[in-house]
Amino acid sequence: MILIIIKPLAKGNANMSALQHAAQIDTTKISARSPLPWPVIEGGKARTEGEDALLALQRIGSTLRFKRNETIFAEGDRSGQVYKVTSGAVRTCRVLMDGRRQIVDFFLPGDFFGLDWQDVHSFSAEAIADAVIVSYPRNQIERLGETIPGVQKRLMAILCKGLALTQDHLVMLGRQTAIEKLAWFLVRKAERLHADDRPLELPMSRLDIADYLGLTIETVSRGLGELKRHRHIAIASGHRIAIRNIEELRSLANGETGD
Amino acid sequence: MILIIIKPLAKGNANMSALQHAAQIDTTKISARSPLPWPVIEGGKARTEGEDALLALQRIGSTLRFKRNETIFAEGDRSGQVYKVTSGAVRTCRVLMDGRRQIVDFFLPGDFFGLDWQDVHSFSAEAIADAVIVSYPRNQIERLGETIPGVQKRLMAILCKGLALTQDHLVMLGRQTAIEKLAWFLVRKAERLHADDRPLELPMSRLDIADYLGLTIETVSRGLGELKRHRHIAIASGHRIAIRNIEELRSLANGETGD
DNA sequence: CGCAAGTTTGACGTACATCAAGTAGTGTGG
DNA sequence: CCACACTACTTGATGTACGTCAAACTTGCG
Repeated sequence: MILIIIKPLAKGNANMSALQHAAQIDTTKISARSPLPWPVIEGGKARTEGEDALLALQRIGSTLRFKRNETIFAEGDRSGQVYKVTSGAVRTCRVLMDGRRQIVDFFLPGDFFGLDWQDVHSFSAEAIADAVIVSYPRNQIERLGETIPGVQKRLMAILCKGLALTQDHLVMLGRQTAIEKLAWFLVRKAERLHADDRPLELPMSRLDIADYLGLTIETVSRGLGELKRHRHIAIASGHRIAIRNIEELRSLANGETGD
Repeated sequence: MILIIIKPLAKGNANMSALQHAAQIDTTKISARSPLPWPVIEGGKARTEGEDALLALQRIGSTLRFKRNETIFAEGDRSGQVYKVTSGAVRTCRVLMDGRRQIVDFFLPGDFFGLDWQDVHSFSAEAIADAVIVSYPRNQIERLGETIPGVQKRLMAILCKGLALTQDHLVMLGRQTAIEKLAWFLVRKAERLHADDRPLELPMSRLDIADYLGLTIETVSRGLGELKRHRHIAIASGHRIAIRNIEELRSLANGETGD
């Protein structure tokens, strides 16, 4: 049985994790393991293509397990694999000599990463929480792209989406205030994780959030406190944050200075 | 006659402009118009592919002219074209409601832009200086990708390069100081424009630089003054800046706090 | 339960923004 | 060729958002 996952297109700042579209060419365990709220439909026009791709992918993928904070690949490593998160969470980041760190992206179950297509990784990837990762040799993926119609195009789409998301990240880092950055982060995560109003389960620490937003832990903590005081969010406990007023957050995230 | 341009791979922070690799499938006017210092070789393995692609590209491209500060496309416009800078310079940026602006990238002669492959542009593109631009309908490019072997792969490479560069930009914006940002900018431009020690011709204004680096004009001006005082650069006049000590700049740019 | 790691809160410092002149380029018309 | 205006850039004085340092509090795991 083939399942095709289609993510509803978010208006404005799309939140779709960089490589997520790729979920369209696998999908077996996703619905079983991860809390994905996107509509899941069966078969359809892409059935045959999808089936071929799925079978081929299953054949070439190998499963890996990583513990919290374990490195999946390091900056400078020769890159030849594409990875997909099955469970847990992953961050990609770069660290400067004096310890300053910038997190480039977070990846949750269903997301692909390591699609750099460069000969050497310019970032490292680490498990945020204990994670199960499937890796696919790049040349095999390439071969798949040459033999199975549509795969190439799909890869392009994934990359373009990733580029667009990274550009959003850029604007946020360059021109938004601490509170706006936090609102942006929460909105992005809320749209990625679910549409309803249960608390978000954020696997990453305050430090991870800070290094993603170009802030410090203290500023993140104070900012979350501020948003909580204004009743835009509720902090259930540590990593569980509930969105109470997503529209207000959204307008903050879009720089509408809606103090 | 077919010319293949090969850019020497920069170590560490690559400087290749996002879409520059695409120069490999055109090239006619580049050597005549722009000061490209990269080795230019003829023919080679890709000759036939390149020739096909070149001819096809020439057939589908149309030339446009823009004056300084004129808009090429705006955020929200339906996107269906891919563009290449022939002469002049282009910036892509996003502006928040209250006027804050983030420049995402600069494009110089030979660079491609607008390869978003999304249905709507999430950024606007404007001419920094009077510019001549060639535009290609995207569906034609896509068709080219389907019929001519290697084009698809080339497009992928361009996108990946663009993604990597945007990620570099991200780290800089999130974690570097004003001086480091300026050093990073100068190094990137120096590597893009030429290897020798003539002054850089920077078409963009201080405001453009500020909005690219997430700073203000005043900070950019003070930073350049500082670098000049330390003899790392010399400011010939406004837009002409000479690099005097690129190694020092490079170590600043890499966050080695070499003050 | 107890400890270590993670998070919050407070007091204070600073890098960069903001506000405000002043100066140097650049183009236009006499 | 110079006077004029206009825009771009530089420089200085001051403000502030966020970083830094430090201590208390909370959380979660053995």
